[in-house]
Amino acid sequence: MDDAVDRMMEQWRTVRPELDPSPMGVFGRISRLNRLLEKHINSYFGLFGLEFWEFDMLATLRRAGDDGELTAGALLKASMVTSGAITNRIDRLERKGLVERRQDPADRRSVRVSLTAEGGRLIDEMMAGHFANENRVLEALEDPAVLAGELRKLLISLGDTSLG
Amino acid sequence: MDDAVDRMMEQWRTVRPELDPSPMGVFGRISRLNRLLEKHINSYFGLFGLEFWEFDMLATLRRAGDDGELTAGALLKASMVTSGAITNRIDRLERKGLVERRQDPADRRSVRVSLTAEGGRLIDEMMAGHFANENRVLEALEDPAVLAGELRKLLISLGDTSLG
DNA sequence: GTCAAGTAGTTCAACGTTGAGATATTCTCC
DNA sequence: GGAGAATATCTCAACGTTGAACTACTTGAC
Repeated sequence: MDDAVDRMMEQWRTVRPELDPSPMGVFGRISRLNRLLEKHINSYFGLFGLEFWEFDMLATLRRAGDDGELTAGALLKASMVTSGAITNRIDRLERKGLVERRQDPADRRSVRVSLTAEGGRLIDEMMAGHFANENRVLEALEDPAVLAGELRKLLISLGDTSLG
Repeated sequence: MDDAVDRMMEQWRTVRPELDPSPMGVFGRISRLNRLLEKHINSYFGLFGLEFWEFDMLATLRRAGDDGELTAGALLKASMVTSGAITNRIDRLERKGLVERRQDPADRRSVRVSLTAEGGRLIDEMMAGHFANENRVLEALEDPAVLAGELRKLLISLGDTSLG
């Protein structure tokens, strides 16, 4: 069976037969999957009144361990958005009562962001369902580890080896 | 060797050992790859003075075949953005002289968008280099068709089987 | 033929991000 | 210990997207 990307590749073969469009088989699919999955997963977050990025920030804080606290800069690096956006996002989560800011006593330039009790409760409540939701999509694969392994090779070759 | 997603999964295993974070092995990686690849590929488009979305629209018109002409609505469906954004994007490509609008004689609600001579020349000039660029990233894999095949399974299970 | 419903595209206010500049603090080196 | 570079965060104007309302045209039912 063909998917939308197969059709695009076929179009290229027709109009530019001398080109080999096979890289689209990987990159076109990653792009489409990313958008479709984001939409799919979003509907789960909606049940808890959260946007994707809100879930992502709470989860980043939660898994950061210990006290579930990170600097604004660490959240910035983890998020792949720009500094202005992070300030804005922390603002909004703070207004919602899910995180709180406090000054780092050791470095007063730094702002430490942590989950509130409510924020911690919310993300803990969501995680199991979130992974279950993702696992349902993976049922289409015989062995998800094959896919995960190939994706890891690409990430490593692109240098994505650290969280910082 | 570990990548950034391995580290995130390890964090989860530490703070919530009862959860199985393995779905991140696929979904976390797709998300990160998507952003990294977009950045990587963008630097090639920059050489031609184009943004990613501009390349994407020109390529969509080019591979649409025949006369390289599509309605605004077809571009809309192909692009995964909203209607206001498409109007805006066609406007800007038109101002750059890369595409042109004309009214569909058969249905006067419809706008047909086509590549100008310059737009066609530009996209034809870019495609070979673009695929070569992507192929360089794929050198990290022994057989890209394995990855492409797994990704196709996911897309099909999510119903992404048509261009419309 | 006419009217209601449907479809194609545009407009525009609200909203979020970008990214450069501003502010405050810390580090480095003499 | 003081000057300048570096770092952490915030501010804000410019810009692009969203999505609902709008205009224009077409289709279908009677």
